[in-house]
Amino acid sequence: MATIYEVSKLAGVSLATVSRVINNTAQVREATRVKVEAAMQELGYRPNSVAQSLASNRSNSIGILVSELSGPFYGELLARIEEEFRTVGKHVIIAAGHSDAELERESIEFLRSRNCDALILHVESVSDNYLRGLADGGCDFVLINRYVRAIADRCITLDNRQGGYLATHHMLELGHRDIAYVSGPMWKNDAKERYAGHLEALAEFGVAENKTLFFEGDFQETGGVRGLQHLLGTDVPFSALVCANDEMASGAITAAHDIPLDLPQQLSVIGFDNVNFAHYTYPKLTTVDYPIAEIGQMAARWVLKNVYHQPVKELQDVFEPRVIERDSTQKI
Amino acid sequence: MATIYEVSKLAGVSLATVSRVINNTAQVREATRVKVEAAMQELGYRPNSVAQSLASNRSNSIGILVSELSGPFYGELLARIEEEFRTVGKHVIIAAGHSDAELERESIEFLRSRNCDALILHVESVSDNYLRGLADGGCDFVLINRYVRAIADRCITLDNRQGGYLATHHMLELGHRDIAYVSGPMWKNDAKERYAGHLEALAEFGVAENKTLFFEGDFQETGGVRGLQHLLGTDVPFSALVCANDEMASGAITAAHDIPLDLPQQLSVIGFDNVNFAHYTYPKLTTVDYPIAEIGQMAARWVLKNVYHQPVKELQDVFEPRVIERDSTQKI
DNA sequence: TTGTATGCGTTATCAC
DNA sequence: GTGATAACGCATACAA
Repeated sequence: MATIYEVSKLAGVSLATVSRVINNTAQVREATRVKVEAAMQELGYRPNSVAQSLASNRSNSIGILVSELSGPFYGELLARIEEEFRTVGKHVIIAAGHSDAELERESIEFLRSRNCDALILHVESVSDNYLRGLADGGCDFVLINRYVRAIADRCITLDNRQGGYLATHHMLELGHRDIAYVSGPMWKNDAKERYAGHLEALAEFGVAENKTLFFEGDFQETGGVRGLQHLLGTDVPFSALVCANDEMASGAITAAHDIPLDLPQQLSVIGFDNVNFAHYTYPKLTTVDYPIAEIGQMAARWVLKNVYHQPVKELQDVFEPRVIERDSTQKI
Repeated sequence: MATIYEVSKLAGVSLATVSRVINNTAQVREATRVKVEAAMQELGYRPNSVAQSLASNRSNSIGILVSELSGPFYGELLARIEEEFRTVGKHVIIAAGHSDAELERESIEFLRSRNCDALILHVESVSDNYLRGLADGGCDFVLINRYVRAIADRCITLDNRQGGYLATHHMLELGHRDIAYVSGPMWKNDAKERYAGHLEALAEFGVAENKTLFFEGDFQETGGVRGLQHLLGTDVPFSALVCANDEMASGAITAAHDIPLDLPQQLSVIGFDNVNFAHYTYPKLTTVDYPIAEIGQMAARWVLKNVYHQPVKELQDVFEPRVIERDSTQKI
């Protein structure tokens, strides 16, 4: 790779001048600019962004940390973030934290050491305190899908409690009263919140919680399968099933077909997230929309505004879920 | 962030010695190593990998370029690659090429300018010539899902033709003779190859190709929907539908339910890729397995071996597809 | 075993 | 406008 030095030699100017035309950072006489550009062209010069980064303490790259790289949820998030940055010449460095506290910390340190200008974090295991410390340490980052009071201005969240409320509320409005619930891992905040919303809806309709109709799954498909099987095994009747995410709902639907159970006649099922395979299920899954792509976009804009100081349209920090009614739920 | 210089001062040794204990690149007396480590600990020192990269011309990072960040296919690929590298302390920088030639080139240049030690490319639009030039230019990269003769030793592929053959062969063996085909964009190599395999199987069974039973889709769900609707509209009867990927198969299944058509009694459907939502469909989708995760793993190992010169288990460069029989196909 | 000195490719602060 | 020149944080020959 040609260096800036070779370009300067070929163009008969100094390093500094070449740097100026590259970065458009000062006035350069038109004639010399042309000379330099010709030289760059001829040598096929591309700036070495590592050196740029070291010298300028700016990398034009943003670190993204998500729990998983696979799965419909994170894929959409990443895609939107990348898109948003690509259009303004920034780039993303991606790492996975796998819901493991140490790995999350390590990945954050890695991204910082890569001189990322900012971080977009979707972390579940690291403590609030750690995040507060990060912020105090002068690290620019936004937090997705998590609320930490001390750094509320960098949190972009979905109202999970409200989502849980809406899901169960939907069932209640359809006339269901015996409602089973398959939760995510209760140590995860979103799982807890969604469940809280569920209870709130039940309370509002004066329905008592039946603890035997609760199953703690793993946010995976198998969790839904095991969940439905377990619930059916309790012999406590129920006409509706609320699942804390779409993967588990799909698992439950699959398990129901295997029984077989007629859906939605014998059992109404609702999911959460509205991931892109939700309409592959049969019947098509009614679910609660999680506007993950928009959240990603908003996170990107937060960075554009607060770190790169670019003018951006208004920022939104809390998103509201809503029920997407399809075919897996019906009146009792 | 503390620098190596501050560490050396605190530990009372030179820069070089600190560097040595960091990289374990030469013998250091135990006592001084301890001193240095204590100093690093105390300062919370983390090496600046940008500076490391500039100085050593090695970044311990691998650039990955895929067509899309979303979708089950690439997600699994990325996840496996990241995992494989993470365990050996390497990191990935990810970019999306969006099947656009210019964007692909740009992304490759970006990754190179980031001083990536190697690239793993899944590109569809850039020319063979360009890739050959890249290789000649001394860029270390592996090519996934594409075969370029001149650089055959860096290609890791699935035998798409064989996969297409197997899919249709499966239908033929079940007794189907009127077989419709929904293809991917024919400018894409894998779409072309899969279709070639389809024709080969037909020929083997002495079945003439019926061009009215061919539809060129877009590898997306909607392509499958439109495909089935179009094919049904031709009024040429068919009992089996071969789709060039699972997304389109899912779309076709959805469309079939809407008709409604009984699956698989009235129509057998087979997909291709075996993405993770294939068993969410109803009936569960019979498909051709594309071991994308293994291919990702192999690409990572190629890099480990050829670029980092680490000992790795044997490398495999061409993978064989196989039919995964589930519930969406049956004997006629 | 440890220290010194130089270079990696840029940016940025001075002068001119 | 333009050109020296000092950082940036680290690796690495070469000395000691």
